[in-house]
Amino acid sequence: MNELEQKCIDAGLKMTGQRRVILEVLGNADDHPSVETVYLRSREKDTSISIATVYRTLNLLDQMNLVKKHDFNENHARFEANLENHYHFIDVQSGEVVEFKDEKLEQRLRELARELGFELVDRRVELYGHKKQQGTDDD
Amino acid sequence: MNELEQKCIDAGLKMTGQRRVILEVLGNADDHPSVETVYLRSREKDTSISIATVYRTLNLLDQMNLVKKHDFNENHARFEANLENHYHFIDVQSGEVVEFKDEKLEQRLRELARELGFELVDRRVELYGHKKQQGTDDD
DNA sequence: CTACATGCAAATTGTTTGCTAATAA
DNA sequence: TTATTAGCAAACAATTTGCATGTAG
Repeated sequence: MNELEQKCIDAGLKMTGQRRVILEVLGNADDHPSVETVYLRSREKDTSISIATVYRTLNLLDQMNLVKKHDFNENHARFEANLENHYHFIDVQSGEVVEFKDEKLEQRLRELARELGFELVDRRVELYGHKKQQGTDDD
Repeated sequence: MNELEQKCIDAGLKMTGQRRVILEVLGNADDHPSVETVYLRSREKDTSISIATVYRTLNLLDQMNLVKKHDFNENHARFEANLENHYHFIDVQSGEVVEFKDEKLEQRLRELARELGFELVDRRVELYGHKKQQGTDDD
């Protein structure tokens, strides 16, 4: 059983077959799948899953802060189970999303929040651009 | 004639009455109006404007990089004519959006882009939180 | 004149929800 | 046993589009 599943059980959620599959898909993903993608990947393991359940589950997990919902300027949301603070480079040509962390940046953001008298509950840093050298592309 | 209007003419767009009104609304806005809001403000000056035209015009301006389209985790887009690099604090309680600039932050972002071999075409920094002290709220 | 822009209503897309049946605890 | 969850299809909300008409250049 993966980490997410344990957290859901701890939170008192009923562990249905569908949820188990969705949580496994999320736990295994190293990208930022859309609802549609989570749905398709889940279907490969259990054909009975409906997209309504995927929506409900992802929204539930997002509210519980067990996954993070993203909007990379597309017309659909994306999700990821990586909860550590990190940021994203989005290649505007290939759609590739690259994660990165940076302590200096993180520190400056906290500083700015303090200066402006804000209690920080979330942050979002996205850099859009394209690779300077030639490179492979995938997400 | 405002700056936006001039830029549109320079770009070879036909300057219709509807566009003139929409551009004026955008030029005067010091907030981040949604399509609906731009539509309503425009209607006050010209009842004949349809929301389809507002959508088409805003999308066009966005593509031409004359306005910036935002998504502050709501269910609709927002727009602003302020093209200078700046960032946003979003008060998750009141919905208030506060703009800020920061050279240190800007510099760090450029550095990171360079380190990762990215040509930067756009950036997005949003801090979500709430005011620590009591304050007024509006957008 | 003519290519571009508008209004209207219908279509699309991503997402949510009401309802009944199924099921985890 | 019973509150929670799932599936299905209908409902929604934001946005886009086809088409006939209008108009800036």
